[in-house]
Amino acid sequence: MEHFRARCAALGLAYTHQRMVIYRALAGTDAHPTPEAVYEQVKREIPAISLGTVYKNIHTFTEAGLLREVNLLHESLRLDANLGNHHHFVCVRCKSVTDIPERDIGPLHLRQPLPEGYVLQRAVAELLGVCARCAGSEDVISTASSQ
Amino acid sequence: MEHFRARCAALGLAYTHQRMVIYRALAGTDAHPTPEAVYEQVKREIPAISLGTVYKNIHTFTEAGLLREVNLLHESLRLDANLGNHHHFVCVRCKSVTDIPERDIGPLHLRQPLPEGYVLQRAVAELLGVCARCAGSEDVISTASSQ
DNA sequence: TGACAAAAGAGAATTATTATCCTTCAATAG
DNA sequence: CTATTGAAGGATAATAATTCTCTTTTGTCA
Repeated sequence: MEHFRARCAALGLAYTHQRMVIYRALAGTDAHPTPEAVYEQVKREIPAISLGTVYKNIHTFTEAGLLREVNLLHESLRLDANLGNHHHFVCVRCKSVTDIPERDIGPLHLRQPLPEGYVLQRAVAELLGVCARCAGSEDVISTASSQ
Repeated sequence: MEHFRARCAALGLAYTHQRMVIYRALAGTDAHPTPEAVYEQVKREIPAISLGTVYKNIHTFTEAGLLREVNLLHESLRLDANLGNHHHFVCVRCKSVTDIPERDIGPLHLRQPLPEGYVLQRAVAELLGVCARCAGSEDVISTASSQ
């Protein structure tokens, strides 16, 4: 955290107070906040900050690899009428979802119990990568291995 | 599929032509479409259908258990500054995300290769259920087991 | 068949996100 | 240490996805 300035420099990003506070808000929690929640948090320290700045820096940080999106498919609801057990492969480029039969990975099972009070209903694997169509059309190998 | 009318009756839902076509569009694909894509598909057969009708029925079907959302967290972007390997527990009620250490499930590994041309970058488990806070506040057991 | 509740259609409203435009600031050279 | 310049921030408009509201139509059941 104290090295945020150095990390920015290494990534070719300008260091700004806003960026430091935004990143600190994110790195200081495991609550997987929304941009709005980050904004509320940061506003305590920088009341004049703009929501647009928060969004812009979230994108910048994500592209730089400082952050990850929990939900790659958040842009729009995606539906599945297949109620059988199966896993999903999500293409990080085109956001297509490909079914992976459960037997290809197997059912997921917990080696340790969930935290006290948690009730598990279902477990699925989410495989992230590049689908054949996107991979076929470009320099994917380098991108994939640089991740 | 031919039994859609009967399934509606069993679920206490009125059978309408719109519902049948919407459900058929969803059950007939493994492409995990968006509501918009369903709308476009259904419009070919029912040009006068309203997008609102598609949304309403998607909700109705989801509540009835005929459909599932692929992405429970689609309402808004959620961020994670923890770049280490770990899994996620998502509460279906409050949409909170709780980190699950990788060792509690283990790394996911494929028993079968992905379809030709697919490039895997990362794999995470998504556990779905009810968090302690939500479970503590209500009749969760019945809801959970009825799923 | 008739009554009533539920569903459909149309379009307004809301929410999340992105884009635009102008001002300010961080990085670097001198 | 200051001037220059391109990147970043702030304000706000625009867009996209989704939900809501209201009126009309249609299933369901007596």
